[in-house]
Amino acid sequence: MEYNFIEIEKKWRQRWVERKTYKVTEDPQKPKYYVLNMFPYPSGAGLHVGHPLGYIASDIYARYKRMKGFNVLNPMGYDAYGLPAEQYAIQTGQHPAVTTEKNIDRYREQLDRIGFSFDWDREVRTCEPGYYHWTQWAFQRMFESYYDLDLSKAQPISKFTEHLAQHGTEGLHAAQTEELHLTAAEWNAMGEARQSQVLMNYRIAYLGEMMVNWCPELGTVLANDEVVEGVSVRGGYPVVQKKMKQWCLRVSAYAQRLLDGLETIDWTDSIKETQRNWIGRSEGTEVEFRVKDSDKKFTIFTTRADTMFGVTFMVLAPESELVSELTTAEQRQAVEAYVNQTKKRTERERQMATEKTGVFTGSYAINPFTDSAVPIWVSDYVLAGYGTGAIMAVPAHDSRDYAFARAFNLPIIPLIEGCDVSEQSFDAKEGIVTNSEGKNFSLNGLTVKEAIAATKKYVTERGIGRVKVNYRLRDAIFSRQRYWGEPFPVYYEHGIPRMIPEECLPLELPEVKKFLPTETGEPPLGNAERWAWDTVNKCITDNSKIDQKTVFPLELNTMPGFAGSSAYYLRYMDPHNTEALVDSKVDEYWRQVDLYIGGTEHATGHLIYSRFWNKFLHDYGYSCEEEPFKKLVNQGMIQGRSNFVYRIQGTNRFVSFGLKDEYDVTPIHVDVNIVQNDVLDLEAFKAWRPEYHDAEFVLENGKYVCGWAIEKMSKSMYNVVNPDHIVEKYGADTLRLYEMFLGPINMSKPWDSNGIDGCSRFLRKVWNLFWGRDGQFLPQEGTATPENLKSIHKLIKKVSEDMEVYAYNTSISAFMICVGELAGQKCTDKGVLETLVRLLAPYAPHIAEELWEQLGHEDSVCDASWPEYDETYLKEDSETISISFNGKTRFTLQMPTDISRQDAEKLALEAELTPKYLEGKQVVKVIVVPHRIVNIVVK
RNA sequence: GCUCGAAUGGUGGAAUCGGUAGACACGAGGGACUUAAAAUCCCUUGACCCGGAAGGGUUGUGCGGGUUCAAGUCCCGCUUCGAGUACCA
Repeated sequence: MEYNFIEIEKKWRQRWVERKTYKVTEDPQKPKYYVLNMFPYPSGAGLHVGHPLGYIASDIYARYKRMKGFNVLNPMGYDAYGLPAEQYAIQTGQHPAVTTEKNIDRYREQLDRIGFSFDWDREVRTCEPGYYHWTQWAFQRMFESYYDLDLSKAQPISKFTEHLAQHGTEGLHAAQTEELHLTAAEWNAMGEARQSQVLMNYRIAYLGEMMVNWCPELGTVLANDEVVEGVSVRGGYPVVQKKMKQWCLRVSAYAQRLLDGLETIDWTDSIKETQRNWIGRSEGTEVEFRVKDSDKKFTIFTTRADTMFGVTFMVLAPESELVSELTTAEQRQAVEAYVNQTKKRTERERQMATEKTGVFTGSYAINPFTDSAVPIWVSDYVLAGYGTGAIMAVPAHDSRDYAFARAFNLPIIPLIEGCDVSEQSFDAKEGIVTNSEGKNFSLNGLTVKEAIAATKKYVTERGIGRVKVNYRLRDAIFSRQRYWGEPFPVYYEHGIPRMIPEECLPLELPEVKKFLPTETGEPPLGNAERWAWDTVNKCITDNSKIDQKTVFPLELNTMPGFAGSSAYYLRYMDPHNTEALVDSKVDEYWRQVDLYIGGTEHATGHLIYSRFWNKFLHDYGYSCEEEPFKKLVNQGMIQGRSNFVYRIQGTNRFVSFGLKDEYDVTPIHVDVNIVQNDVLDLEAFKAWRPEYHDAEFVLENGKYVCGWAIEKMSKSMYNVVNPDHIVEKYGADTLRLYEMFLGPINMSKPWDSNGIDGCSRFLRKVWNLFWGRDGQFLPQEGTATPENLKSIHKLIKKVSEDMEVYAYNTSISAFMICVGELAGQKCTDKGVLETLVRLLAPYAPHIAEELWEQLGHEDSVCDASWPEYDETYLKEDSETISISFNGKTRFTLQMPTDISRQDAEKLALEAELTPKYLEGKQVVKVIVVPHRIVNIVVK
């Protein structure tokens, strides 16, 4: 009987569906295990061979855990909302709902062919009302909350307003956008609109006017993690800073908890480090400076409090509100010109600029340590969003200040003994402080560290400053001027935002004809007036406060992509619940994700947001765990191997790789599917595209050889390998094995189909252990030899150990060795072969199920138990130990295997060593190691 | 610039605690079976050297030092590549 993978895989795909093999329910009798993959957004390109890498790895682990007796949750779904899905729809001129649906179907079809153990009854799609109901619900909870700094957790905003009404801001410790001081009387005297504005300063989901990353091409604002090097991650379009009113999430309130939580979770050091850098905790000092000839004051933040005596000027960020306040009449024109010019520059231009620019405000600040006046400048090298948007400049010890001082010829005062600042600043936080003596305060002779501490103490005591911890982590901008996202469950009463009543959730996304974004930032939902009014009339009983004429009554923006992906792991636990995001009993059973697999690209996006989101839900007890993902494994990227042809400029002639230097050529990507071992299929190339129909070729050795490069796997590079083709040609089990065999799961590697034959051969060899050449079924009871048992127990040991560290590649090697040994031994023992099938089941489930059935089992191999190994089969009575001396001579010695190292050394010492090797020297030490080497130390 | 990671045959990669470097697979070469091809099976395969052969020797894990009886692995100093981040005061 031949190994017919097509029939076998088809049969088991059907059986699994019929038998609901992968359905999972809460079972208090069994320990739980939650395995999760980062869910995909269904792009139009379909799956390529890189996508299933993580799914296969987690599927193997999930199947293994199930065989170990765990109740395993292994769900899958789609991250269907957001920019990528919408961009694809726009490019293909279709409605995003249509393309998304189509793409999901395609993904599902492809996934089904690979044999995953997903429980599809738990599928979620972020764009379905039943799902985004709970995204909207969580947003509303955040709106109704503030972050209490005394309790270090979110609290209902009602508690906050009560306090305000009785005591004002006195004694309130809450995370806030800016510091406010109000008495109870002031608060109570405020109108509703003003009160609403004040509360925005504290709400966890709040409406704030701030500088945002505006991307005109995409027609939307973007969060910080969606912008890299001044351009959008998606599409690479320029991004400019613009002041806009946006919904934001007060992620910054959770900065310290996000940092502390990293200590409690099992993630790789590199991704934890990335998050630490992104959160960017920085301990420093805030110091207040007076403005000369004025009663104005402003505060700066510094980590180098020791350099107070080296301040020679101050700098304000152009966007800072202090700029207009501090600019003198004479300088106003110049400053305004500079500020306007800055506004026009893109973020990228600002970063690329090598020369420092700036302008003097005309005002001076008084250094509280020296009482001397220093000029206040404006420059775009100071960021408005960090610290206070103003700095004290110490050119001697900060390279940026140094460059600025040099550009504008400002003084430089060195403060560290022996440092040379004639060419560049001395930035290192080391050395002995000098030149730092004021009226009754001196830092001279102290180390930098001591000087910082002394200055902190001094400014605190004098009331001119305080110790301050700053975080780089900003609040997340939560509005997008886009169509394809969750609508905000918000309406407006005379400009005051109100939450749509909970019983009206979900607020469904309307169908609109014009869903394209606009460059001016007018949200597409503005076209859905009917929807807006219908919603208001249906849900708001008292709509008298809503302006019927001029104001659009609903929030027009939609939520960003990360909204839907922030709590999906909770929804998988209880996906059909209409009463709650997740039932608390169910949540307490599954608790958190035990093993999360996904790429590193989400380190500063999704993996921060969902930790934040979960912590918020945890504060109210909606999620029982503080951290959502206990262990995180990052799968590496599978890169593509692109091929090139070389067209001679201005012709339709193509020259082979080895001869291309003799011509003036342009390299052109060519579809890797019409290239074999870098040799181009000429006819297929001519048929590939009409413009190549009449192509001519300059060949070498009768062949056209293509060039190649390792690049990202993408449609535009024509290097995409579709898993469907691999499955058709070799079967899903071979694909699964080969993807794992390629290398360690966490490493990036190029896809190379060449090695796949090895895995395919291996499965055939497994099959041949069961079926002889003449069609005979070989397994029989009780024919195990000691060699058989040794081979199989060695395998159990290796595969079990590898499983816990996800070293699937070496396990597959071990399988190959074992199967080779069993074939050589002509093993027919049913028990041994059955064990082999059980071990293979997580890796190659289809063939394992088939063989399991043929061995006479009626249940699924998924429910078989994981085999345990027995040391006694692995032991040998004695082994030959070779002894070398002076690195040359050797002789051997028999030694028991279970002997201790010390005894082995003693035995070796006592052994009669042939004197001629020793040349009269005395043996002082013999070193024995497990691998049978003994070294002899002589005197 | 800063942070983290990596470097082993023609290729992907093994080597657990410092203990026979190159497992396993691909590719390549040779052979068997076959009219032939495919498929399958067997042998060789880091480099260099000695030998007719069996066999033996030297060298070898990016570079330079060090620790150790013993280093791919540990320590110090570099080089190159990759990833993240970047005017964060």
